[in-house]
Amino acid sequence: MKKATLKDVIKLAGVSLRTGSRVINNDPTVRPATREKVVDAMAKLGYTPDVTARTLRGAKSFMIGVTYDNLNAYYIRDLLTGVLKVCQESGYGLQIVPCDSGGPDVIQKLRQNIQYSRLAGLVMSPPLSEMPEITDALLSDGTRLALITSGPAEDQISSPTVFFDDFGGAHAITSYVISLGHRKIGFIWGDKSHKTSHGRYNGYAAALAEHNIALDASLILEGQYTFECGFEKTTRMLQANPEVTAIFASNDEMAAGAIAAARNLDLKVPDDLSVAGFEDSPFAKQTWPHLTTARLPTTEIAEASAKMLIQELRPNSISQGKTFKTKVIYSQPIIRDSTAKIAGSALFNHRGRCFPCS
Amino acid sequence: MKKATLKDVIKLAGVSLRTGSRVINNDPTVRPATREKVVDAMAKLGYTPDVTARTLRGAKSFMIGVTYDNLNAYYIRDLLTGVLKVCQESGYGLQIVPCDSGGPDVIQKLRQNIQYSRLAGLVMSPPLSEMPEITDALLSDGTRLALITSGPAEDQISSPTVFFDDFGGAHAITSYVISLGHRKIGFIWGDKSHKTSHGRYNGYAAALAEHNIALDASLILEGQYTFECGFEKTTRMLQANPEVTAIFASNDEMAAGAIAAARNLDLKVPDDLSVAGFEDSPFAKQTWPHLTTARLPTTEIAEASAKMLIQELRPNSISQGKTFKTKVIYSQPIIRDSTAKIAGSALFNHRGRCFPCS
DNA sequence: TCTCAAAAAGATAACGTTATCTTTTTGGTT
DNA sequence: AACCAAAAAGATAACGTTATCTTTTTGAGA
Repeated sequence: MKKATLKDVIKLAGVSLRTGSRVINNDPTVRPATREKVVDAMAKLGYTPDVTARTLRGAKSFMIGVTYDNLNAYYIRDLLTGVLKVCQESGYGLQIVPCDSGGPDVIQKLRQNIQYSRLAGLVMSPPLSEMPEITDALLSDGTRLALITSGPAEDQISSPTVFFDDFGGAHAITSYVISLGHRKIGFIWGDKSHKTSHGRYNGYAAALAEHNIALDASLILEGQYTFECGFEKTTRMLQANPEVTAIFASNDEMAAGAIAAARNLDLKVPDDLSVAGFEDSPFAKQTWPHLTTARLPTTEIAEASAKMLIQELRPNSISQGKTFKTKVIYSQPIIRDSTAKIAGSALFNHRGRCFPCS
Repeated sequence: MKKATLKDVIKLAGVSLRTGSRVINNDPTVRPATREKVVDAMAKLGYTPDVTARTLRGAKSFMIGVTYDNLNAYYIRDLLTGVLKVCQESGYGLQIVPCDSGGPDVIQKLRQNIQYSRLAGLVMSPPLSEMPEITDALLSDGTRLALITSGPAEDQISSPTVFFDDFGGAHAITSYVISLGHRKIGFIWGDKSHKTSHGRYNGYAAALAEHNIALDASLILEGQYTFECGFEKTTRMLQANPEVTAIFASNDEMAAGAIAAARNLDLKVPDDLSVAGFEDSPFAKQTWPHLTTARLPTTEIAEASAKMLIQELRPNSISQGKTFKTKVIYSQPIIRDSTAKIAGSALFNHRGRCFPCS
């Protein structure tokens, strides 16, 4: 059986094509009695409007895209989950727009993909959302964006934006670690080209400053957001600075690497070394002990962002001018077992401790 | 500046609309000289055909979908990476089709999403690809599918299919563990409702049988493909059966949980307990020691599957009848450090060993 | 040179909606 | 009852392609 079209519906309802269209689009100028006739006919025929035709003729489109250029599998999964949920609720399709932020012609390729599929808008996450040359180019094409980016919230924004609070989370975690008595607290940077990383570092530095603990360059190592990096940098730091009693890694994956490194050096976490991460990704519960971390609710962030985008796409919001919605998602510290009060024995060089037999 | 349409192109090239369309579609009946005129005009105007219009009028569509109902973040990431790569190469858009295989009206919702977006086809992965009631329903609507599923390869297939070799991988891993001298080898099932899980179990059982090792029901526990489950089941098994010297978990995430459980019980891996996983996901290198596992190249599988789907969509392949492409992806064992030769001491009850001081 | 089938190209309608413009209906006022 | 502005509904073209059908061109053979 062929799919019912609007023509079939209006024939059954006894109205004009235009009125049928009005009903689909919830036009308030349709009288309730008329609307009911049409709605009944639609139900009877199992009619669903054809998005392709609506997109071709109309000014609107019913598909948004999501880009990511991020290898963190948990992040991708949660991002998609959040955006997808909103899409389902609001009848939009979701297309994945591939993007390699470092590759050649990023902008050109993005543009092409957007135009090609007539995407109504795009949810962009870091690092893409933090590259003005890219966002500005897309905006100047008339593409609506919703950005997910590291805070603090700014006034001058070009699109609806969800800010997440790296600074606050890192500050809270670092303060907590200090409160446990730690003073020699190592920090491992995430990718320095991500704004996110700077927020986390600044939170760490600010907490130390508030407690009059001087920054020690030898306790601060640059890195990437990977397990391997967390492992390597932690190993290097512990070997170079046996007096370190705690490490704050810029995400959970790195923190998991840090725990593995500690174990590899026969240090017990948290007895000999406290470790904290950031994100509260599943990694946090897959280490042993479980990670103390700062929660970054990716799915929630993605949902908020997609909602803003779709709201922005509603025709009435076009005329609102240059004011965009903003939302700040705060980062909550989650205390688990990878951090502990500094032990007296830990004040001594680790090398001097009692090792397991064999 | 407005986007160039085919009308602009043909005006510049001095040909008819139909001929312009023929050039877009690589119709061989266009003379080279004519084609060149059109191609030049397209280049000059920066013309790209409008997918929406092509989809509305034509019988084809230029978008495929991918469904998953699987919480394994690495799997999702790699699946999308593979499918996306093929889509880019062949000019298809990729849409995510949400699906909750256990929810109500799965079929109806899938159908609606597919029809709604006029998807040309769908890449389906387990467990959806293994539910005939779903695949048959979609096929009867005329939707083309490419299935990813657990082998062995079957003759009676309804769609192009990529089979991955759970049995072979599990057999190889188990055989390897046996070759290290282990005889009491525990097995932790993945989700029993996935075909995948049965292939892995059967590989385990077959390898034991070949070495005349009787199946011991107390060494075989049911589970789910999660870290937490790997942790719990391993804990339970080691407590109930101290004589276990090796555990084969149905995926890497569970194996990571198994390693954590062993450590929690103060058992050393691989000295006191060998652990093997399945998948060679990043988990395998994020445990300490790294996991011995069987490699399942998800990205490659996804690519193969998407290629088959898109090939199937070519008009000439419509008439080929009921023969579909098939591909088997074998699973290679990867030997790392979580497995070792059985130690003499391990023949004794773990409880009797020398524990770390403190 | 002529014929004619095959090859190449063109004319026009159609896909399923929405935009624009026009006509009809409604109901409050005089 | 007549009037009229506002509300409701209709007629028709258009979005940018491809499908169908028709016409023109080509070139091999008689």
